[in-house]
Order: sequence, then C-alpha cells, then structure tokens
Amino acid sequence: MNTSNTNNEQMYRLRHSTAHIMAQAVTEMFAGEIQIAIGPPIENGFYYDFELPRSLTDDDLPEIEKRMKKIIAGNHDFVRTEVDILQAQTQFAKQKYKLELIDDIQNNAEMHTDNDNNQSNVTFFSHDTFTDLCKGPHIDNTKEINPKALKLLSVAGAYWRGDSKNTMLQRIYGTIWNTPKELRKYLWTLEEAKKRDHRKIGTELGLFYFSSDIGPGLPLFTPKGETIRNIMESYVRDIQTKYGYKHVWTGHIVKEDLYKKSGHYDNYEDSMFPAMIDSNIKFRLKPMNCPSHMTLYKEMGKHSYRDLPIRFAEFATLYRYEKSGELTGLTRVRSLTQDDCHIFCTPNQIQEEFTLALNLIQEVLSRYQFTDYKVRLSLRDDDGKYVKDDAKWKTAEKALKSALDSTNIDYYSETGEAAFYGPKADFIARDVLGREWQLSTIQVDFIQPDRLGLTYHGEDGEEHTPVVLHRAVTGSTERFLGVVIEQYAGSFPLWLSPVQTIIIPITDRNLKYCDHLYNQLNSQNIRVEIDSSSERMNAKIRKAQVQKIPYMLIVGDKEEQNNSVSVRSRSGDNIGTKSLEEFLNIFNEKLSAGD
RNA sequence: GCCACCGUAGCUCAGGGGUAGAGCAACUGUUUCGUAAACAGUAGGUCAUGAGUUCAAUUCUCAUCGGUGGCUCCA
Repeated sequence: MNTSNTNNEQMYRLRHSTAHIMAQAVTEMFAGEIQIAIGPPIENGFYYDFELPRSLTDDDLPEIEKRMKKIIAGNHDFVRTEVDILQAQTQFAKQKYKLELIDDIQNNAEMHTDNDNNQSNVTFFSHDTFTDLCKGPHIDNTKEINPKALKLLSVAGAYWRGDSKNTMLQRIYGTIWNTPKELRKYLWTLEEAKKRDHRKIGTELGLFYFSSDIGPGLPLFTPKGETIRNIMESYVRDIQTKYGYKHVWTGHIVKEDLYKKSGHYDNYEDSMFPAMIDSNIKFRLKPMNCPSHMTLYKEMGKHSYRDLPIRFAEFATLYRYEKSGELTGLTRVRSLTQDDCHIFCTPNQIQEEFTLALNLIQEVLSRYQFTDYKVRLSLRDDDGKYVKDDAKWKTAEKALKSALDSTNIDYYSETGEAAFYGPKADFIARDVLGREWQLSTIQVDFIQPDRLGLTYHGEDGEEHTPVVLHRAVTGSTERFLGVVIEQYAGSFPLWLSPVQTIIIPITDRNLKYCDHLYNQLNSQNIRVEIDSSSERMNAKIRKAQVQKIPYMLIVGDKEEQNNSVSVRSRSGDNIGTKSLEEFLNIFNEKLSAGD
C-alpha cells in the first residue's frame, strides 16, 4: 500500500474537506439535535466525532454517504473567513464542544500576548450550508472530490479529546482518495488484512485457541503452535547468548511490596491480577520482570564495576489484567511471554550497551523480514505519571539520545510515550501490508535501580547506583507470533513452519516406503508428517496446500521403485522427482538461505 | 472499563414466536487413485448462559458471559 502521500498537502486538504462534508451530511440528518466535535484527516482517510440523540449503526452509513455525494455534486466553494472570538462564540452558541475549543484558542492567545498576532481571531471554513471552526487548509471547491473514491467505513465510540473521563462521542470513519482506483486498492488492502488476520489463520492452521472455560486473553497453544513458539524463543535465546546475555529464571509470583518499592504498584495496580493473600502477605502474579531481575542482582552479592555490564534475560510468562475491551487475539493478551532483558551497567557503558542491543534487534527483525522500521524516541510530557526527578530524567534522555546519535539510525521524538521510569527507544516495524507494529524497545532507567537500592563498587572505591537498560526484542512471543502470522499470511518460512514436509502416499501399498522416508527425515530433525488418510492424492495435496506446508513429497509406485520422492512446493511448483538426498540438499539450501 | 454491533454443529454460514438446516470437517463403508476437494451412509446443536413476556421463546425484552470494530490503557 502506498501511504507515502499521507502527509501530502493535497491529500490532507482532500480528506479534511471530506470530513467537513460528512459533518454537514450528519448535521442535516440530525438538525438541531447534534453536537459536532472534531474531524481531522488521518492516515488513509478521515473521521468526525459527534454527539447525537441516538446511536448510529453501520446501516446509517449508506444514507450519510448518499447525502455526502449530493453535497459534493453541488460544486460548493470552501470559503475561509476570519472572525473574532465573540463572533465565533455567537456562531457556535449551541455547540458546546466548539465553544470549548474557542475558549482554548482564546486562552492560548492570552498566554502568548507578546506575539504580534494577539488579536485572538479564529478562522472558519464554510461550504454550502456548513461552517466549521477550522484553521484549514481546504480544497477550493467540492468538485475536486471524486465521489466514486469515497467510502464510509465504520462507526465507533471515541472519548471527547481522547480522555476516558469525558463523554463518549460517536465517530464515523471514512476514506477518500483521488481516484476510484486508489480507493479500490485501499479497500483491497483492508480485505487482505482481514484474510491475514492471525485469529482466522490461527484457527485454520490449528495453532492456538481461546476458551471461555480458561478465560479471556489466555491463549491455548496446540502442538503446532507451541512448535512455532519454541522455535521463536530458541532463536532469540541463542542469539542473546551469542551477544553475551545470560538467561535467568525468576518465577511467577512476587510479593506486592516489591512493586510498591519499584513504583509499579502506583502506576499499574489496576492492570495487575488481584492479589493472592497468604495470612498477612500479599502476592501478585508477576506483571513485569524488572523488579525481580533487580532483586536477583542484589541477592547475588556485592558487584564490582569490573563485573558490569551484567545482562539478565528471561522468557517469563507475565500476567497482566488488561481491561476486557483491550484484548485482541494474540496481540493483546493477559498471559504473555516476554523476551525481556535488563542490563546493569555504569553510565559510561550505556552507549556501548545500547549499540549491542540495537545490533541484536536489527539482526532479529531482519530474520523475520521486518526491514522497514522506524525508531521512536519516546519522551515524557508533563503528565503526572512520570517519576519526578528532573536530574535523572535529563541524564537518561541525554544518554539515550547520544546513544541513538552514535548509531546513525534515523529516529523521531514523541512526547508522552515514555515509561514512568525513563525514556524509551521504540522500534516500530511496517509489515508487508504497510501496517505498523511496535515491537522492540530499549529503555534507560535511572529511577528503579535507585529505588530498589542497587549498587556497585566503582573504580573510585565508592558505591554507585548502576543504570539499568530495559530491552525487549520481539516484545512478547504471543504478540510477535500474531504479527508474524499476518506478515507471512500463515505461509511461514521453512525454518518456522511447524510442519516442514508432508509425505503423501498415493496408495496404501506405498505406506511402508513412506515410513522409511519419515524415519530418514525425522532423524535429520526435519519436522515431517505422513498423510496416511484414505483420501485420494489430490485431496491430500489440497489439504497440505491449505495448511501451507512448504514441501510435499508425493510417493507412488514409481518413486518407491527407484527410491525417490516427487517434490511439490506449496507455491504449486512441481519440483520433480528427486532422490531423498537431492531433496535434503534443496531443503537445507533453503534453510541456510534464511527461508 | 466506555460506545456500537455480534453469539445457531469443530469451522463457514442460512433460517426464524409452534423446540432447527446447508457446505466443509468428523465417523463408517466402498474406492487404491499421479500433483488443489472420489462416492455413499452415519453421527453431531438445551440455537452462549440466566431471568422475564407469552398458551408456546432458539426467535421478543432485560441481565450476565464471550467475541468484533473503535476509544482509553499498554510497565
């Protein structure tokens, strides 16, 4: 999908203007009973938020779309006007959200009275019967919109100003493109994404299930699903070992007090499973590893600066009490296996450790063919959730920035995305459909090591507090598996495929020879199965194809006689008759090529 | 958690105030087949759960649970 034109000025105007037209259409449907909020252009489209006397459903969308097309056909100019605050307030006297926005503009202007532009005027954009408080820019005339490139997509709830304390408004999402062709392409992408949905593919390929008897957000993995999990985790474990990380194990439950000390309790109590109480001690299911790893660091005795860095990695199952509405397939679960790591180091080692983690992340992501990713430097804003210790934050931010700068990697900053204890470098990968997923993260933490009383003996003989880098590569195995399923649409590369090869006998006479082949392949650690069902060969091929098994070895009398196999790949290619040796060569070549 | 929608066989779905149907899958039998679905038969559902309305509820209403699209949140 080409999303490069998202920031394009012309698309911005087009989408923004179409949002206004939708607002007009909805306003006309609910004349006198509607409160309009905001309606910006977004990636691939636009939305507008309303407060309405009744709930909208998808059935309302065709009617709104029809009205929009009628408005577009009217060839109305978009007219910009500038009015003072008072006029604006009069115009929107009955629009409480607009009045709130006008107030904000006014307050903002008063705060900046030293500006030469302290008139605190606001701008309106009008077309046909509709006027909106809006700084623009817009297209000149509705005739610039191709009604055949327009489609309303869905209705959703959205809090006013994105704050869950505020009223829930009704949002309509729509998409608009320059040409019907572009629209079709975008709708195709949405369809394709649906086909690739890991929940759908997970069921089709028999990888995992959810059961209401187990509970929401608690996936069950089949032998095939667990095979993939195991491969993924072993891969990261091996690579971590190669990079000098040591694996530890810190169990599943922890005394609640530890999370009070670390600060997690104050920030995340609502997202922890309720406490287990043993007389006067409260335990919690472990929602994160950092306090456990830091405690382990402490228990291992005095540390010298010579011992640092110490890198603790763990594949621990964490339990997070995500709110019911936040759960989604494998990408948001309540039990997750994090490939977590905490690096204890001196301030001087931050840069080097960051680079090491970065290299590791880059190696792993490219293994999964995530080559298109960006790095977000996630900083705090003035929200109260961040630990108040300006000196430590400044040091941490400076350290992270200079570590990033030293690597030549492109990154952009975003405030309000930091963890409560420190800034983060988040890796946001784009999959083959152009969708973005936050996967890896590297975080700099000067706060928790101090709170939990970690120390090391420095060169100067004094005690110092180590810096902790938090780092995850794939994030959680569950979430990453979900993303990987969608990335490959279920056609896993050979190294990840739960079944790599299936032997398909043509008749029952060939079964014995199949067993022989099976044993040969199995002894080479190839994940192989025999389809010994009473289906016809064609049906077996189809079944294997649907299961996206990389190689089918079709075996009949001919193959049996000359000790060979007929190799078919899931792409549909008939690779031809090969000796087992030849097939193993093909197979291993693919594997070593990274497939 | 909030707004909206949805929940019928393992899966995909049809139906609809008078206690249910298809395809695929499963099972049994026949078939032993040459690169994407052999044929026949059998079995399988308190129509998510609970309550209410009704002579009668799977269908209507409410609640609960679960899911979906968003919002919020994501250590």
